Amino acid sequence: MFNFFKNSPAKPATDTKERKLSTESYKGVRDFFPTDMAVEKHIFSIWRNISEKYGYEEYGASVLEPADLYRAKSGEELINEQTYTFTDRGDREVTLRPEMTPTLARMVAAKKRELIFPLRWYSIPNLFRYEQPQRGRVREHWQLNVDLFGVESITAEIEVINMAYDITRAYGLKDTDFEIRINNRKVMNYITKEVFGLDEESARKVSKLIDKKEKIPREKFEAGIREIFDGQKIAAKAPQFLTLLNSKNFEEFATNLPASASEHEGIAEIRRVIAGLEKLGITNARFDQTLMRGFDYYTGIVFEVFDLNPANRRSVFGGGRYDELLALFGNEKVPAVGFGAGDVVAQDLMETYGTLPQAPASADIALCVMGETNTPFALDLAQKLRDKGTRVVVDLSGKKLGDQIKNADRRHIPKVIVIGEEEVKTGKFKVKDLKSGEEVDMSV
RNA sequence: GUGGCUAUAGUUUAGUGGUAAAACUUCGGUUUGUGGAGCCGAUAUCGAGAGUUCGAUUCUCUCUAGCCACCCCA
Repeated sequence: MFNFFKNSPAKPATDTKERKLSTESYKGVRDFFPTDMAVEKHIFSIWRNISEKYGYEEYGASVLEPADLYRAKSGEELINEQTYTFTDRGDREVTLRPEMTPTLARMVAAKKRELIFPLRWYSIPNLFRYEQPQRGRVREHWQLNVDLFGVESITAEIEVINMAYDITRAYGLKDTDFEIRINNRKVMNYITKEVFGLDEESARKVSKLIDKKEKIPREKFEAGIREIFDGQKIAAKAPQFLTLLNSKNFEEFATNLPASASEHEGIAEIRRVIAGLEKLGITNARFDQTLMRGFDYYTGIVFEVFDLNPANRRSVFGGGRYDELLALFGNEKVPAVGFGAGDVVAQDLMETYGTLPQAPASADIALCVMGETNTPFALDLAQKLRDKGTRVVVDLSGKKLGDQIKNADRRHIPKVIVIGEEEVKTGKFKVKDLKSGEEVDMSV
C-alpha cells in the first residue's frame, strides 16, 4: 500500500453497519458513459486527423513520472500543492503527470542521436492536477499535445499555428468566432529588463500583472505597475510603459516603443508570423502585448487561440517556443515549438456552437429473433454479414418481436431483419428499413 | 488551500417539524410475426453521518460532492 494511506487504515470489520458504496466518481474526474465517450472520440478524431494530415507521429508514455522531472522546472510549490505526488513502496517519489511537455522533452533527449529531425510528434495524454474543480476545470483531462523539434525559424510557429487554426475550424468555429493572439517573450523581456531596467523579480511581477490585465480593473492594474516601477526607483517611467501596454494594435505598439526596441528581432518575428499566416489565408491573427502564458520555459513566440463568444471568452489553445527545455537533460538545446488543447474546452465550445454531431448508431443491422430455437441461424447469419464488414447485433432478449424492433429503433439502428421459423426454413428474409418502413427481400 | 451558494425518483423541479408531488425518462404489462401512439403499473431509507425533538426530508453541526469566486493556470 502506498504510504499516503498509512494514516487512514481500513475500517475494522466490526463496523457491521454496511454502507453502500457511492456511485459518484472521484472528485474532479469524469465517467465516460457511451454517449460521453462518443463525444470524446469525436474530439480525439479531429485531433488525430489534423495532426496526421500534417505528418505528425503519435507517441505516448506512462502517467507516472518521477517527481523530480517537474521539480527541475516548476519548483517545490507546484509539486506539493498542485500535483498528485506520492511515495511508492520503493520510497520513490512519483507524480501523476500534470503536463506532457517535460515527458516529451525527456523522451526526445533520451533518443536525440537516433531521431530524425525535424521531429513532428503528437500525443493525447490524460493529465492530472490537484485543484479545486469548477466549470471547465477538472482534475483529470485529456489534452492534445503537438510539438515540432529542430526548426529554428519562425516557419515552425506558422506551421503549428496553422494546425491550431485548422482544429478550431474543425470544432465548427468560423474565422469571426475566434482570434489567434500572438506575442513574443523576447520582446517583453527586452523591454522590461533592457529598456526599463527592471530586475529579474520585478520583471516577473510585471509579467504576472500583465497576464491578469483583462481580468482586473484598469485602476488596479495601473496602480500595480506604478508600484513595481516605484520599487525600482523609476516611477517616472511608468506612464511610458502603460502607454505601451495600452496600445490599440501592433503598429501603435511599435510606434510607442523606444527607437532601440523597434528594431528588436522579437518584433520582426511577430511581423513575420502574422504575415506568414496571412499568406495562408489566416487573417484573424493579431498581436497582443498582454499575452504571457504561464509556463516559464517559453523563450520566444507565444500564442493562443481565443474564443470571442461571450459564453466562453477563453483560451482554446495555448503554445509557444521553448528552445531551452532539452538542455535540462544535459543535451545541447534543440529548438522546439508546441501547443496544447484540452478536451473539456473543446467540448464546451462545440456545445456552445451546437456543432457536436449526433452519436453514431452502435450497429447497422439488428437481428430480431423469434424463438430461441432460431438463435443459431441468426448467429450464423450475423457472422456472414460481419464478414462483409457490416456491424450486426443479435437481439438475445427473447422478448416479443414488437419490443425487439422498438429496442433497435431506440438505439437508432437503421435496419432490422426478423428471424423466425419461416426464415430458417426457406433461407429467405426481409431487411426492413426502420425509417421508411420499406422491406427488401434477401436470402442467405 | 480559502470563501459563498447548492444537494428531494434516472433527469428537471414542487413541497412539508408528523416518512413526499409532478413532468419527462427507464423498466414491466397491454395475452405470443413487425416499432415510434395510447392506456395500466413499478421505481426516492428526501447526498452521508451525528445532534435537537415525542417525532427531521424539513432545524443545527460535521463530512462528501457539484456550481461560482479567490488561488492557479495546462
